[in-house]
Amino acid sequence: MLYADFMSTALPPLPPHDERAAGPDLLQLGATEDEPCLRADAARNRAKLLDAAARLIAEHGADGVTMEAVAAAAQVGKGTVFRRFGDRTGLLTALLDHSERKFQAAFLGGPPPLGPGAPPVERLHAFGRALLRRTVEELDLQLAAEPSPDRRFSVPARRVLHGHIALLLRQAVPEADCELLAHTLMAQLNPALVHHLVRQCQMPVERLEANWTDLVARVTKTR
Amino acid sequence: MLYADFMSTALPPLPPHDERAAGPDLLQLGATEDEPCLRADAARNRAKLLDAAARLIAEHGADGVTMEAVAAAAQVGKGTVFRRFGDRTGLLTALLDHSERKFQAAFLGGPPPLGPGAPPVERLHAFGRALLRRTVEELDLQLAAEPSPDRRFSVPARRVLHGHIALLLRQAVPEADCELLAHTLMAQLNPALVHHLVRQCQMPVERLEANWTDLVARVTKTR
DNA sequence: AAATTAAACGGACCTCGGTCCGGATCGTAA
DNA sequence: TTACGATCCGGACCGAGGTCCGTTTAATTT
Repeated sequence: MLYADFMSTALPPLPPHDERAAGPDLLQLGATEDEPCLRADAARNRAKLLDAAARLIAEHGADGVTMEAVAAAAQVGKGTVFRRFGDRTGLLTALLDHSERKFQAAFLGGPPPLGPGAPPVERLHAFGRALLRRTVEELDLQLAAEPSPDRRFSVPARRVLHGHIALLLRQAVPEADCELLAHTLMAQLNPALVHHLVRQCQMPVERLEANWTDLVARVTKTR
Repeated sequence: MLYADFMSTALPPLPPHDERAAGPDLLQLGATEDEPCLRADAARNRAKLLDAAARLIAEHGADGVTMEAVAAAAQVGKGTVFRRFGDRTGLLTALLDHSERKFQAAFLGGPPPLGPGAPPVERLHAFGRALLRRTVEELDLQLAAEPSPDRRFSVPARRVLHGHIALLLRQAVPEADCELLAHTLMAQLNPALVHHLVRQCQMPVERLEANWTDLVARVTKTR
């Protein structure tokens, strides 16, 4: 089987924005960088907007990224921002897209132990370490880009990660409810939690990694 | 040890609103129903506001609970609402307070297996079932009351639940990182996740309960 | 009872996310 | 090259959360 069924669960269809549309719902890994078929001006503005947003975030942090400010910085109307990215979350998500794709490529086709080739439990360990590190790296953006509660688990990127974990779990502990166990593991990497533990509680990342390792071990232990 | 150290971890102090102030940070279980020392008019308005909010929520769902609407329905100025509850989340949280206290009382001092007297693992099982059921019951409100990412894990109610799980875990698996494991278990009961699984994926609650049971078993198994 | 003061009140005001629609622009077909 | 339709643009507009501050009112002191 391939990754075609990650998205198969029936869900209330989201309104078709330009971003996150995802077409026939395979991976979002098709085009490496360019979007489907944007009109020239649209594409130009999109680039300008992403650029402006990145600049703003670098200067004033994630909170400084006002939709109006982004529009102004990109010398573009406010409506254009929303037309292109749907909402604030969409814009911020788009900013994360690059690293997202890189990460997906790494665990889908990269070298072991993250990529295929290593035994599933090994891959799980590597996956947690890698994703945890990435989350910490771009924590502010991740926090700011958090979708509203009722979309949070339906976002394509999230489903891909979840699906991947579930797949590995199925190989390691077929008798378990891997679908749900995957959610359990994902929760460990939740940006809000990481923020709380690392920033607010000053917990070293190593402890989170250790806990991931331990949890994977406990969960994949067949009884 | 008692529950006095659940709140002991150093955290950036939240601005002192009337609600969630929590004073010297024991449990929020002190006064059963009345607030510290509100002026007569303030107390009256508080009651009117909560009443109005509950009415609005019953009529128009959680989305219909506009701060302005609540103020109007309570025949009170908008500023009063914010003075009393800090922000929207505060108001919604206050609405949940009653069942929260009931639940706390149940696992802190109620009959086993939820309350003290049963072996820790038993109590964990009961805890999950009970909290899961409560979450499903008031799901809409729970979703609407979700705090912003950087407060989510610092909210008193949440810390109490987390602390309780951690305590039980410490009794069952002293060698584990119970602090973090408690977060893992809590994640299972996250309203957003429950919403996703039960509402959007139509998953029966029994499956969530089964998964909780299974997870507790896996996690508390000493190696 | 009058004075005093800390607390509460209320609503004008601000910001920001999100919508809308008349007008400008791009790609295409003739 | 021109004409046409689909797409896009832009900024006025709206609603809701949150702030501010002059005014009112409840408790306390004299």
